[in-house]
Amino acid sequence: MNSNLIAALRSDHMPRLPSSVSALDPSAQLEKVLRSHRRGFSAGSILKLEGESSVATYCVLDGWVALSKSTQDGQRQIIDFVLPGDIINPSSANKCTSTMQIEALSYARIAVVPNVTWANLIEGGPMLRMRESQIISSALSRMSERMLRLGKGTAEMRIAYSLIELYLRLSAIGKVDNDRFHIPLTQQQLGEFSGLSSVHVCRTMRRLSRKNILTVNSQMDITILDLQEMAEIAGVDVAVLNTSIIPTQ
Amino acid sequence: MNSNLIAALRSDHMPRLPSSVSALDPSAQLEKVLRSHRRGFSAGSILKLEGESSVATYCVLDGWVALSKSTQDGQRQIIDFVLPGDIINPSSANKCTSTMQIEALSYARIAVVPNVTWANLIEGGPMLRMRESQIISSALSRMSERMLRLGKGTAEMRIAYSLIELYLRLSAIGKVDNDRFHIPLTQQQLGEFSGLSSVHVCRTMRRLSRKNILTVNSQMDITILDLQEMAEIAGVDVAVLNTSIIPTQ
DNA sequence: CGAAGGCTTGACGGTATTCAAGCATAGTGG
DNA sequence: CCACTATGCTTGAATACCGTCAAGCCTTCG
Repeated sequence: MNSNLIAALRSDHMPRLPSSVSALDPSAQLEKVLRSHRRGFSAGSILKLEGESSVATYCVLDGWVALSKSTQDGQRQIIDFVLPGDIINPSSANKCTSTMQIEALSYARIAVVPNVTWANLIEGGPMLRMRESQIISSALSRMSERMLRLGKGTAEMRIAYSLIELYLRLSAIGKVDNDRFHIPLTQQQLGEFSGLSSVHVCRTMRRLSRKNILTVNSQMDITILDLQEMAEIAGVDVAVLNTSIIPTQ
Repeated sequence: MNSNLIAALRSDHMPRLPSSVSALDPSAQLEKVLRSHRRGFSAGSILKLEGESSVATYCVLDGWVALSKSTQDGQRQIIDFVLPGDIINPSSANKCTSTMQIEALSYARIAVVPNVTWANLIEGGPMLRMRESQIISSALSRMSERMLRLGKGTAEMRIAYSLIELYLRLSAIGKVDNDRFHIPLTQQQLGEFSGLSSVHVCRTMRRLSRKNILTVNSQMDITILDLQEMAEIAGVDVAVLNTSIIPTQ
């Protein structure tokens, strides 16, 4: 609406609006909706519990969000990460309860848009509908890739794949610098993502770093030293993976 | 109208279009499109290879279809089954290649609708759009439940969950009779679905049947003898699971 | 009747989990 | 400034679970 609006959407951590969000719809209406529903969540805060009723669409503007499910005995599986520019609607087939827990892993700015409002927005913009469908498709592709490795992959394969996936997603939003990036996860959480115990995550990553394939420091700043070899271990073609899990901009 | 739509998507034999129905009626249009694109596929035929270009939406009218991905060394993971009434669009984020292999597991009748045609159909009917979104949501819910168990579950849990999922899905389309149903899968394929080797599927199912929780014959006709205990092992509440993975009708 | 495909079971081995202890770091309050 | 705690990483040892290999059996089908 005014330049303040644009500025408001731009976070201090992001030099620019996540390109995928701005590509959603050129109209100012989206920005208005996002801005008016924008909220900040501190790291670790839980936006929604598994099974809780949910009638909103979440647009992540900045920060990391995790979608997860837990077994009765407290084991947790992270189903997907939601990164800046992503849109998720956690509702199940019945369209009113969330099938997953939603948790901010870092400080996150999120537009929590009521489904009714969102539906109106979609109604008005075919671009936005296309964009949403693209985002859903890429989430499905990512989940499929991970399911393949959860079912059939070794620990090395799962870790290598997980890191490449995050590398590509972070690259797409300008958060990778010289093959170096940060993930706001503990080894425990990386294990919940890749289906491994935290102990085995540690062993596996140490093995990879001893082989000079990557480096990690205690802040979980990761540098990929040998992408070729990582891709080999993960069993992916990086270029192909990129087109299938990253929405075209 | 909605129930007509479902009937159209699910019926074994396409209902005749009454001549009195207006050609502008969206459900009538749907029927017309489905009928004109309907094709039959024999068991084992592969409709689409992983990575092949794909510009169609698949509406399964009858029979079983599997979506799968494979590793370079030939290990396969079945990502999801597509059953009568389901709609899938296998395209990845780039909207033109399929991320998965599509295979008929039994003789199947499928309407292969070009995306353009499908988009027009959707444009004209908000009910159909809602329906499609519901079907996508339930597929996501199912995949999430399975990911949780692929990552954190034991073999018993995976098998019990898989069978309950199929039991509920088949129930919803009237293919379960007295807790008895048929799945057109080998143990190998059930293993590809649940992330187990065929040998371990065999052991696990035998263990379950020795415990009098279920019976299986050589035709993969399964009877659930103790749903309570199955649900316990699978770690699910059957009623809750049903609402989250089965589209409301 | 032979071949092919699928199920079943045993034996063995490998991979990942669990348990446990030690270490490092950051934050807190005396 | 220094305990003191909490949290997370690291490593070893023991164990459990599941995969692989292999053989035997059954059914189906040409």
